[in-house]
Amino acid sequence: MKIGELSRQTGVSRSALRFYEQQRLIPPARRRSGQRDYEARDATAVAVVQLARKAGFSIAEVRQLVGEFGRDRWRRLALRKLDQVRETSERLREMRVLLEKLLDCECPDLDFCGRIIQKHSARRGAASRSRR
Amino acid sequence: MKIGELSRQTGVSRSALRFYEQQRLIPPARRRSGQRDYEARDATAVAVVQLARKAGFSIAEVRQLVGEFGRDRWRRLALRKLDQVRETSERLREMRVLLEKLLDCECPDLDFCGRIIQKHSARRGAASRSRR
DNA sequence: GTAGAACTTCAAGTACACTCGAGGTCAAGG
DNA sequence: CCTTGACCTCGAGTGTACTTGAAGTTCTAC
Repeated sequence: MKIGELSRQTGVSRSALRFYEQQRLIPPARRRSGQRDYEARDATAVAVVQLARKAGFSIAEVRQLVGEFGRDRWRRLALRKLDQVRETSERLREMRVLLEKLLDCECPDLDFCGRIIQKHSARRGAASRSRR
Repeated sequence: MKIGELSRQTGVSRSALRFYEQQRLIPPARRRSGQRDYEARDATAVAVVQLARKAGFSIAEVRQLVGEFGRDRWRRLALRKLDQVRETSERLREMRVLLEKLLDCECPDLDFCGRIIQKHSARRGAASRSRR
């Protein structure tokens, strides 16, 4: 399978696939007279990268995640990521609640409506300070 | 309240606050002899922006969301965003499941483990193609 | 009234994640 | 054989979201 086919199968552009290889997010493809030659399993690797990217992992994070699989460092990393994913989920839930409230209410401006969310986020304001 | 105080209260840097104003994500602050003078309500506006950003909204999206509040266009936009938030939540859930499975299993390499997720994402693969 | 912190604008710089273009190679059909 | 389209590398370009720095002004405390 050549790069165009893998691109079609995964929905990842050719240039992005080359970029992922260069960044070591996916294993370097075998070459047949210079051209990349992929197998079905490579689509799996790309799918993992895609999922991680969509879940908000940076290139560097994905590299660590796929590059050090199974080892102790990996477990620690994965556990940390799991926490981050849970936290991002929580923030998304808040945003969903905010949007639903805003769609529901009849306030004339966001300043007033916004108090809904501030009251909410104030509860854990100082606690969640100094992230990132 | 001057910009430094608002920055402290919200956890958003001074330069980012100026940037947000310039990008019209927050209302332009009243000036007292050239310097920005904020009120408590402005912290609300910043909180809304922060939440939206953390939920994955781009600057342009936040601008639309806060700039056209209440109008018809706004409702349509907000409903679309709500869908996006739900979808992102779903992807995060998948990533969480993947991480939990990987942490649980004893596969020697990610290629094998990855089949778990590919089997999963294949179910809705072609359907969710051509997003973005 | 003067030091120094905090503020101002504006332009330029940075990090990330790709994307594009030039210039060239390879493979399949007519 | 030759065209056409997909591929190659490599360096430069793009968009996003800020950050930093220069050069100057204002506020606060002594």
